[in-house]
Amino acid sequence: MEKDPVQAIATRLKIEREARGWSLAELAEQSGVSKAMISKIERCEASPTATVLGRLSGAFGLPLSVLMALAERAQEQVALAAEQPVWTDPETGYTRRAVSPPNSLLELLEVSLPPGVRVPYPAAAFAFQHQQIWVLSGRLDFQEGRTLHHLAEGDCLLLGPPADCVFFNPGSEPIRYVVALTRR
Amino acid sequence: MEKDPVQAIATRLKIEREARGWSLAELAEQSGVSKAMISKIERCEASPTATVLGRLSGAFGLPLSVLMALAERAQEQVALAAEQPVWTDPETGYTRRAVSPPNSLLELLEVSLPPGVRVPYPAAAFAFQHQQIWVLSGRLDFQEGRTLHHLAEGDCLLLGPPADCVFFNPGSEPIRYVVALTRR
DNA sequence: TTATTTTGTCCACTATAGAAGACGATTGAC
DNA sequence: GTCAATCGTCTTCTATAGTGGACAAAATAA
Repeated sequence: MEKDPVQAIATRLKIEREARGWSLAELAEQSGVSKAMISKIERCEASPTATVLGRLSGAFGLPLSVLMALAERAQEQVALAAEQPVWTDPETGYTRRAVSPPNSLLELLEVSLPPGVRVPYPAAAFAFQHQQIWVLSGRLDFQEGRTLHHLAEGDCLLLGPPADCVFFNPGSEPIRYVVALTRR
Repeated sequence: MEKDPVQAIATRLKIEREARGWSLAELAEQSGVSKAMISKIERCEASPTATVLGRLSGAFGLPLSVLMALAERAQEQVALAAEQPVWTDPETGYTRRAVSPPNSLLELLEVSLPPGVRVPYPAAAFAFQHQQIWVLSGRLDFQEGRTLHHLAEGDCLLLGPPADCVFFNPGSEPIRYVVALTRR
């Protein structure tokens, strides 16, 4: 709250720019701010004035207050367990919890899979750089393409190239496992 | 959205400071920003950097994004009827609606006064530069110090120096009138 | 390969943000 | 009335925000 917001603005600025696939030159043209200055801001070598912040947020089509709010969120270091978004499939009881703070480079998902439940994932859903599966408790049958992996408690699997996958809990108790991934 | 936020920030900054009863020197001490610079920012003669915005919002105990959001609100030109804050006295049924957009220099209040109701105002409540009362419908008896004004529909009264005042509706129907004022 | 475009950073320069203190105006105490 | 404290603005000076252009590295094209 009383910390210098330069760092948070820097990372947020870069995220917004790259999310749009813009180069420094493109954002410079859109915003009217020189690309040298944008480069400095993104590297925390300059503290932008309200005027340039207004121009940059305008180029993104965001109100300045929203851009600042996003910057503040990105700064959060701790994702409290109580605040982590949880999704539950009402049919199967499958639940997935997003553990990592928002906008992290590395994402951790904690999954609970009820007994007997079978969750298929098409190959198209895996647009990640890297992905691993680590079993916390119980036994997990994981089918990756044509290969079937039997994973026991503590086992960790590194996924290969994109393939149709299926998660299955063959036991009689819910199992818990972690999915760790880095996005493209 | 793509406008320079300097003006909006300036007025918001002054509002926050004066709401806390702080002088420039006090805010300077709280925030670590020189009072000369705060003065410039409030008069739109400088565009504050992210660093000083962070310090100032910190002094107010506000996240930067909230300060920006408040600044943007102050910039709104239209106060929609549905969004205007209305206050009703549960005892008498007296209602007062703040018509003007927030933080305007000139404020308009629309008042509805039920029949027979008498609303006194002590002289101390009038810390305004100028104030006028304009009757929209009905008849209003308005006592200003020792003078009693009988105001009919369409009449408009310019108030003199601060004095104890009383609003009274002598009729059998609710009356509506407008209070227009400029704050000190 | 070599040439060309595009990337982000660095350099030199100008504009201005920001600090510290002086100043006149106002207020209140006596 | 005088004096002192406090207000916001103005002045001077330094630090740095901001620009335009040069630059090397990487990607793309031929």
